[in-house]
Amino acid sequence: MNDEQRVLIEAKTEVLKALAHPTRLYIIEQLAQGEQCVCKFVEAIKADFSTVSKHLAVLKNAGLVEVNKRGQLVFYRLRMQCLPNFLNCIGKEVAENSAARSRIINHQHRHNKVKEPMEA
Amino acid sequence: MNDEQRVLIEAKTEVLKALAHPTRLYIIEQLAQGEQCVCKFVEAIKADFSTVSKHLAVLKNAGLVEVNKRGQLVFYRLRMQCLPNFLNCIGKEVAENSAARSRIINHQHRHNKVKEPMEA
DNA sequence: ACAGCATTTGGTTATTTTACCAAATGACCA
DNA sequence: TGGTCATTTGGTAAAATAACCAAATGCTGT
Repeated sequence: MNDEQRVLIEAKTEVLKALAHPTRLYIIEQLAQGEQCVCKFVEAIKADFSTVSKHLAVLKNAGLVEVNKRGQLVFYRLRMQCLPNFLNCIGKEVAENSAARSRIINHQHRHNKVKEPMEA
Repeated sequence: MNDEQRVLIEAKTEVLKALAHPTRLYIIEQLAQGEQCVCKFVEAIKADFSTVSKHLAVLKNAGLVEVNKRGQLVFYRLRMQCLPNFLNCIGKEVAENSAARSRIINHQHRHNKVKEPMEA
C-alpha cells in the first residue's frame, strides 16, 4: 500500500465515519427526501440542539451535505447522489439478517466467554 | 422516530461503523477483487496480526464478509454486492473534493500529486 | 500425540468520540 | 438599539474504539 493509496483510503474513511452514527444517519435519510431545516431535526431528535448542530457540522466537513441559510433558518441538503441508493441496499441487507438473527439471540454485545449459540 | 425505525437505523449504523476504519476499508477493497486469505492481509497491513484478525471479526459481525476455512488457511469473501459500487462513488467524490481544495489553496493546478490540505 | 504454522482471544492502555451544559454569535423585527 | 429566536462553539466528563503483547486454540503432516 503506497502513500497515495493510503491518503485516498483515509479520505474515504472520513466520509464513512461521518455516516456511522445513528443520529447522523437519520439526518442523512431525512435529507435524502429533500432539503431540511435544522429546526426540524432539533425537533425530531431527542438530544440537545448543540448536539444536533455538531452532528451536522461533522456531515458538512465530510462533504456530505451543503448548507443554505435563509433568514433566521438554516437548511441542509444532501450532496452525494449515490448515498440513498447505498443506504437502501444496506437497509435491505440488514432487514434480512436481523430477521434471521433475532430468532437466535437478543441483540447484545458479548465480550465474555459465552460461546456462540448454534449458528448453522 | 418510532422504535422500529430506530432499531433499523442502529443496525445500519453498525454496518457503517464496520466500514469506517482505514484498515477495514482497505480489506474490503481488496475483497472487492475477490476472496483473500488472512495471511495476505497480515502481510500487507503493517500491524500485529491480532489487530488484523480483530478487524476481520468486526467485518464479519457486521455481516459484510463471509469466512471460509480451507486447511490451515482462512479465506474471507465480500458479502454485499452494492459495496464496491458505493465505495467507487465515494472515491470519486473524495478525489474531486481534494483536487478542488488543493487548487483553491495553491491557486494553481497540480497534475502529478494531489497534496492533502492541512486539515481533513 | 506432537511440532509447527495460522488465526483468534484476553487484557491493558492510549486515543477518539460523544453528550450535555453554558455561553457566544448571527439574523430579524419592534 | 435592544430583544428574541436559531444555531454554533467551548469545556468537560463518560463511553467506545483500537493498538499492542501474550497466551490460547485449531489444523496438518509426521
